[in-house]
Amino acid sequence: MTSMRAEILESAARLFAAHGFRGTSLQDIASDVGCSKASLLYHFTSKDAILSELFAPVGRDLEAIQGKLAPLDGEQAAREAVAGLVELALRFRRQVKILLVDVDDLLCHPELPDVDSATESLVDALVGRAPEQECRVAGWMALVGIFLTCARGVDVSDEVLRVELTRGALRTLGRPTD
Amino acid sequence: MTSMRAEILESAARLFAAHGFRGTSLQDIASDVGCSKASLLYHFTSKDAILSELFAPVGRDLEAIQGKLAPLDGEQAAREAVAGLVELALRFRRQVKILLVDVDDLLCHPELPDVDSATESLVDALVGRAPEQECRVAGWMALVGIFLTCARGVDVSDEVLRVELTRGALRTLGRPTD
DNA sequence: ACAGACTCTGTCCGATCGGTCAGTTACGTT
DNA sequence: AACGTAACTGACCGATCGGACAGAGTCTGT
Repeated sequence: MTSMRAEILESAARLFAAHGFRGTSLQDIASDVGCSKASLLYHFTSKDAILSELFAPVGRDLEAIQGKLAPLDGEQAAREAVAGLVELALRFRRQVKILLVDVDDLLCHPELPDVDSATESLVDALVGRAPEQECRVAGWMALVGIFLTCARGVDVSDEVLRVELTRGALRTLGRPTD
Repeated sequence: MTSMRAEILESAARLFAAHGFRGTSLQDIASDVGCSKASLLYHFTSKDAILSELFAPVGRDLEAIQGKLAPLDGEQAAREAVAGLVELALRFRRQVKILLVDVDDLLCHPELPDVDSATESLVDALVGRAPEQECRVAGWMALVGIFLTCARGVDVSDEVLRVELTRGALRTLGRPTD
């Protein structure tokens, strides 16, 4: 018998990925787990806390990747970042899927600064601190190019994951600025 | 003085793009327009109807693009689709931004079959009716490759749009299948 | 047997959601 | 001035949301 917390996280992960954070209610999770809604709030202080916990390992790894990029130049940093992100993605398949699937929710959800700021810092580390959005987009486009190149010849499930990952990167910067 | 319907659509478009469909309440739109919430529902039968109307022209164009692809082979169809999608994107910047920003909402929102089915058909036309998700992903990956190639040498704002568009394509297929 | 901690739930709460409706205002026509 | 219609609104509705809380059930050490 697995622990209750783990079951909740597993159900929440699946439901968040399928319907988004906003589109998943506590009752949905409770029904999926097979317990009461109140039980969720016994194990986790809030709905946000469930999401936070799902993202925690991803956030830590993003920070670790970012740390490695500091001394590198642009192109090299991009390649290193791709390698790191792919490794991260393969290690935390489900969490990363949520991370990317749920970017819309996250962006409307500033209460999760750990992952958000980590991603932000990663972008800065990759393309520099140039304030212009254009520069950052160009940097990400280059990254995505490398990313797509690396993706060839990989088994399909990994490729799907890479698509998701690429999408997340694009998503972060494609967002309208107004 | 512009018409009330146009003002509502404009506000809704901006807010949907910024916060998503789910993240935007009727009261939010009403406040932005400067009228009452009830007034929105006088001009539109429902919140969904506002979204539907925003998507209507995009849906029609997607169908038109799809129609052109039928007699073409894979590679040629992909190039044609990219051209069509870019043209579409540039013509309906705002609507397309919403389309792409809001894909998460749409996928949890089967009440908008016109756009959804049009996109679906477009995918089928591009990569064939192969039932395997892998095949479709591979097709889209190829499309994205062409897409990124085409995107070089374009002014930045257009490029941002292309990033958004690419993201939407990736998004559609990257979605987990469970 | 008892106490205390842990786990879980039924029930309630205030807030907010999309949507309805009766009624008021504004305005062109006669 | 009187009327009809379109535009608009305040008040309200049922449903659902995240969350609070007291209490019941279960387990373990003494």
